[in-house]
Amino acid sequence: MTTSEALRKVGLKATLPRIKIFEFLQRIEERHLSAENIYQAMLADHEEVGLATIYRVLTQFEAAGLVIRHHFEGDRSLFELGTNKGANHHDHLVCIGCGTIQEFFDEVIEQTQIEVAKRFGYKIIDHNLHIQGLCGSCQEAAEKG
Amino acid sequence: MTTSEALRKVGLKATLPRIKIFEFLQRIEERHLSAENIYQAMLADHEEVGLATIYRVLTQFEAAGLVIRHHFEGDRSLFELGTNKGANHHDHLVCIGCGTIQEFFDEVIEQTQIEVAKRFGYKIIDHNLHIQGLCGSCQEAAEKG
DNA sequence: GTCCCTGCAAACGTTTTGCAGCAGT
DNA sequence: ACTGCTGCAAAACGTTTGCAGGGAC
Repeated sequence: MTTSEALRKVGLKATLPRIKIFEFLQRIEERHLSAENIYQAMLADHEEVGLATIYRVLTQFEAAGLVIRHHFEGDRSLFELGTNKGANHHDHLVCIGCGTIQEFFDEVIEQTQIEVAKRFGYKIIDHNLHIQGLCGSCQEAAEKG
Repeated sequence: MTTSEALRKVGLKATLPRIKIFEFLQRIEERHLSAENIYQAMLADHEEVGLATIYRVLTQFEAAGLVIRHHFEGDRSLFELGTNKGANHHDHLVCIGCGTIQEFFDEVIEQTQIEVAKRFGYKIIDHNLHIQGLCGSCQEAAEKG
């Protein structure tokens, strides 16, 4: 499936900026990026798209389920390419030392959340679990320093 | 323990604005408030404290473990009085219909998180789990409307 | 040709900061 | 008295929006 087809499939016109952004997100290694990160990285990659457009497009991608928006720190959003509509769901383990983000999935946690929501009469729609910790390297660094 | 003593105990000078804010947080019913909420509610309560001071004081309270900062929506922080240093920890179930926040605690989720962190070699420091859903009333409203 | 999209710059809401005066110890 | 705090107003930050021109269908 071409990028244009993928975009039309979710109801978005296949415009040049949208194609560029979508393909860019697929080829970069870092999976969790802010709008500004994307803007700068695309510039460096000789792909010029206005910052406002990046925000608009990411918001549309989010609504279409192509991308997930995270609020790990609260002062800015990070965007992650999400393989459409809740498939491949995972949670995040964030290192507060170096910022590394480890993705994980745990069936027990998933099931227990559903049960908790039921316990309070809520219909669960989504959830975010962010565990903050220190990764192996940062623990060593902390012990030395 | 007086408010002044409580503040000094965590290393903060017992100034009038800090005392007012701390006591205010203890007496209001709503436990999750933005800085602006607190500012407005205190004004209505004839307790005048500058908004900038509220931000500064809440940040200090957070560092001291008196308060927890949440990023439920990402566009502003909500603050909650937290009975010092992780005691009474709980997670949140947020209704995306009416904004109601239900607090909960689940031992299975807590333990499993610790295990997950260990699995990836992380030393867990904190975590936030936000489940978004529809509360009972909002489900009914959705069915009717 | 139509409508939706983009880029720019300006606006926005939240949060932070510089500074002069004031309060707690 | 000394230090650190407060209030104000202005700045900073990430993000959104109005508008005129341009591109997709």
